[in-house]
Amino acid sequence: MGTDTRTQILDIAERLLQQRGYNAFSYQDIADELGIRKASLHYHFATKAALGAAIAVRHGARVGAALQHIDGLDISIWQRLDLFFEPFLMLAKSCNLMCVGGVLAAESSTLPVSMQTHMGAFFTRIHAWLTQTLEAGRADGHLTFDVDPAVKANTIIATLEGLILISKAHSSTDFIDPVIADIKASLGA
Amino acid sequence: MGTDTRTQILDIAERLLQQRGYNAFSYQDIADELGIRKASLHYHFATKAALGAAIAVRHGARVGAALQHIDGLDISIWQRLDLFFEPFLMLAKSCNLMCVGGVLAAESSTLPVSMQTHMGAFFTRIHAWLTQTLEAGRADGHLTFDVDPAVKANTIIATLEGLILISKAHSSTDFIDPVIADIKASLGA
DNA sequence: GTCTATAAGATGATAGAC
DNA sequence: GTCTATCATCTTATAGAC
Repeated sequence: MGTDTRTQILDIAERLLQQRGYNAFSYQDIADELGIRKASLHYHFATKAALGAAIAVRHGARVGAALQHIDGLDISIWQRLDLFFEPFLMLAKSCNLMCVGGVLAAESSTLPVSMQTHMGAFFTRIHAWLTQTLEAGRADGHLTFDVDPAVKANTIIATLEGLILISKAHSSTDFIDPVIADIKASLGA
Repeated sequence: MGTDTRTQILDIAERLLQQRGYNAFSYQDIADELGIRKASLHYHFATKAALGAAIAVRHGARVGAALQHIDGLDISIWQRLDLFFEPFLMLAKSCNLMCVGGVLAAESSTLPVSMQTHMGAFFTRIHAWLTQTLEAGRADGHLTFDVDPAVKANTIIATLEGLILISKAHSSTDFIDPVIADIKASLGA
């Protein structure tokens, strides 16, 4: 693979972040997995805070691109929502990975300020996108719900984040699809 | 105050757990706050894993007692649900405290096995209680919803846990009450 | 029950050779 | 870019005096 070391470090660190949280992985863990010494990591990311911020930035950019991509597709509102739900579903069904945004929110008070800032921007962005998508879906008659679209967006994001969280507490994953169906039903499915 | 040291340690540790997570507080933090040396803490809790398990056990017992207490009251189903929602709402509005169950779920993979076990039992218990409460409410005609009560219970618990999570990402708490209203609307309010 | 003292290991981080 | 070597600090935990 021609992937550069910096990207490999980001990939490993991001996965460790999702598996354990920011406070429970170390440079040593990354070094072991990558097969280099931990001191070498500091050449690519001077501090752990810088590495954490880089993960948050990249994740934010990816999510932004994914939302833009959905906007560019000529598909139904329900397909749009399915594409939005998909990554949350995958994480919930994995049972051992947190959402990057969710884990940063959970550990928020212990994180470097720059990570907190990126985390806040991340949630602001997906909330804005979902609000606007729900609003458009209702305006053209495909969705039916009574509350403010901004409120419904918060309800849905909370439910998706919580779903990932409680998937770690349940031994089965059977409950996940029905909850998604329940969310869709609240939109008139 | 006549509170014994063991209880004081549990109280401080529980709050630190909610503020920072299990991996981001230390015996030193507790010792500083309590005004004794950290070595003394080991007299009360030999290991951090034992302390963590004790927090989980006490929390489970408290939640169990609270649910039993609600069951013993002669109140409406809506009042019952409000009492159930209340602690989640308080945590969400605090913006800097996680739910004990939620933080254990988020950090699950990094926790001592005994803590994982108690966390699982905790969620099983509140899910069973909410399922049964929703079922009874629908049977006597006060609640109206179409899905399996066990599914609706999962949707609600996920939404409440997610609400606490995303409250750390938003700068305002105004969105919380509307989401709760949205949950109630899904039950026929 | 709490103290002092100490251990053994991990952590993020730096200096300087190659 | 990666290495060895080292650092100061923090972590959980133990031994033994009071």
